Amino acid sequence: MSDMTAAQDSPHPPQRLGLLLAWHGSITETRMKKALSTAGLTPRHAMTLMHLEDGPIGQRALAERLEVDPSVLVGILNDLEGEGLAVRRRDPADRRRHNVAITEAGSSALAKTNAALDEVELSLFSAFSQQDQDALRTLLGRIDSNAEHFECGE
Amino acid sequence: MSDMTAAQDSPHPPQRLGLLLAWHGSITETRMKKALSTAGLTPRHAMTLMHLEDGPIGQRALAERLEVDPSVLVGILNDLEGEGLAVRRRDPADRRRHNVAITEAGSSALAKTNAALDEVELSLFSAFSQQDQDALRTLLGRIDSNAEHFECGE
DNA sequence: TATTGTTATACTCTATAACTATA
DNA sequence: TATAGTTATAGAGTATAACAATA
Repeated sequence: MSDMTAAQDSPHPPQRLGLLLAWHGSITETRMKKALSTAGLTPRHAMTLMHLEDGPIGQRALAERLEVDPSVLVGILNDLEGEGLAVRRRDPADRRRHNVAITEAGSSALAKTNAALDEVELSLFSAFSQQDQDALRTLLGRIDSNAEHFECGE
Repeated sequence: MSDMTAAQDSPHPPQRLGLLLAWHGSITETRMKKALSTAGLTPRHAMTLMHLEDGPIGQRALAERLEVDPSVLVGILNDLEGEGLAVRRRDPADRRRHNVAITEAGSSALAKTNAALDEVELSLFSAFSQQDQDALRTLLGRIDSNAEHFECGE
């Protein structure tokens, strides 16, 4: 179960606006994941490749951007490197550092996944006019501005 | 990492509308979870109590509503029963069945969690007028109607 | 034989800390 | 000593199947 947002296929969306948002977010995420796996990548691998598109980067910094532990990134990169989608190169300036770069094969794999994501979004928001999309984006953005209030917690 | 929606605290929301939706949904879910845990319950236990409010129910049916495996529900109910928030009673009509019911302590625990959820939603959507809330609800509902197209997948 | 609840097992994820090699 | 990357280990969560009691 996806915890608070269970029952994705059930016809019973939650009533609370917050849970409703989490629910639709979870459904969307699931759909996007499926699209990626169809394109041959896990979400993690895809997100990693996306970040690599900005240019070579050390594993530490990459792990921070992806919000994964460096030890987790090792496994992701092993996979990507094994499939020839990314490469690790020792940084001559600091031989401790591995600079990670996307390969041509990686770029073309990424292009495929982007196409798959486009398709999903097109379908998810097919009932949306451009105005609707903008409206949703704006509303979501207003939630975000509130996010700051909650850093502490437990 | 929450997979596709990593970096919740980072100031870098994704650009794609689909990923943006998943991202905000994930943030919201995280906040709601925190509120629940502050109220002393895990999301699972809280959701279970919420379903129990509709009246006693067999574990099979309850597991279906929660979209968890019956074997998982066993653990949840063991916890809830241990804390006196729910009880299992053999159904005299069919002695295989356990009818699960919420206790008074469970109801009051649930009331606390609902108050906590109210507070989070109030904060998350504090910049929202009633119209905005309705607009968001409507937009989200339009996504849902599209969901059917995607049952197959992989 | 089918069904309800339970237990057991294996598999994935995640979080933590120890380890190496460089600095 | 501190840092970059790696490895190892333990914990939570999930999925699956086997199981006992009852129908």
